[in-house]
Amino acid sequence: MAEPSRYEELVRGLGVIGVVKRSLTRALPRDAQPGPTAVLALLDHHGELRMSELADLLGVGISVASRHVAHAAERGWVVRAPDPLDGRSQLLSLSPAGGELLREVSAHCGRLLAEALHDWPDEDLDRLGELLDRLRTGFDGCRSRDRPSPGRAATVRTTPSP
Amino acid sequence: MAEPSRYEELVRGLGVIGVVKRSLTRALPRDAQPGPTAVLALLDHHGELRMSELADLLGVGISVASRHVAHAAERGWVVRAPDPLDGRSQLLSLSPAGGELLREVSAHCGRLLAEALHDWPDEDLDRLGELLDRLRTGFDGCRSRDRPSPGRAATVRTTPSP
DNA sequence: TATTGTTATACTCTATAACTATA
DNA sequence: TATAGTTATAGAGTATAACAATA
Repeated sequence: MAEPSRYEELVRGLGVIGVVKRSLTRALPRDAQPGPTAVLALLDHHGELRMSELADLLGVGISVASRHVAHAAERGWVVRAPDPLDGRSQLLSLSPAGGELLREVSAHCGRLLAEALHDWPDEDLDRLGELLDRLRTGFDGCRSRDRPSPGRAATVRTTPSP
Repeated sequence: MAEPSRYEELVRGLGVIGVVKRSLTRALPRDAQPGPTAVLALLDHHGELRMSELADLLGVGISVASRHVAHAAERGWVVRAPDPLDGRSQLLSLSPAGGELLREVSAHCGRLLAEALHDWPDEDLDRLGELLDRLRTGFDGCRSRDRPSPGRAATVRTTPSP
């Protein structure tokens, strides 16, 4: 493992990502908010998902995921189907309209990124994408191992002292 | 320049960073909110700054920066000094208490990152940090070239028709 | 009784706009 | 008149907690 300062340097680098994220967010169409759009991207990438799976992938509580999905469903971007295996649950999937919107947004943000990074070699673009993916993967393991996802922590017993 | 799909792939990767950012944010001490903490990090890294410079580095409008600075100043983390060159402006700097808090937060987030990425080779950690820095730099140029920062667009005249 | 989702409430972040003080 | 910064207001994201329906 590397010395601590190396990770702290990386913390700074991640903070700096906020600037980029805000730029891309501001460029989103009026109705396509960041949260619901992230839902579309995940459904496109992973296919049919249950609400709890989606919340896990977003790294938020189910209540937050539920809000985003409701927003997307109201606009016809996401379809909710009953889960044949569990009556309490639903299977979420991307509608054609949702797929179309996602492609538009993705293309638009891609153009902004292309404009900002036009002088980057392909190799660096690929490498950054790959490292970001691995970063998320590393955090997934960490989270589910030690820390409960938010929004369900209330279920943890209060464990009154004996 | 690379083909569009390469950039769109990167857009997805950036979206995925949200998960990591939320994890780190949740780990922050109760009073150290993400916005004000980002202010501390920038003042530590760049030294004395004016409000407008800070807002630029954060990629937000001056009003937003002002709020974060007010929060930090109330708690004694940031010191405001009059700018000798311009009576309207102020010079912001990190107080000793602010520096201490920043080191704590940075160390804590660093540990979380170290835990999640303990199996990464040093080379990859360095490379990711470097690419993230370059990403921000690329976006800086783009923003100031084409798009005004938010919060000052209001100055644009309404241009009533003659 | 435990689990899946939904909804209500509260807090933070951000943008817009109106305002004050200085240049 | 233009610029630096503050503040009020509104909209979005997220967490907590209470709730409904199903297992």
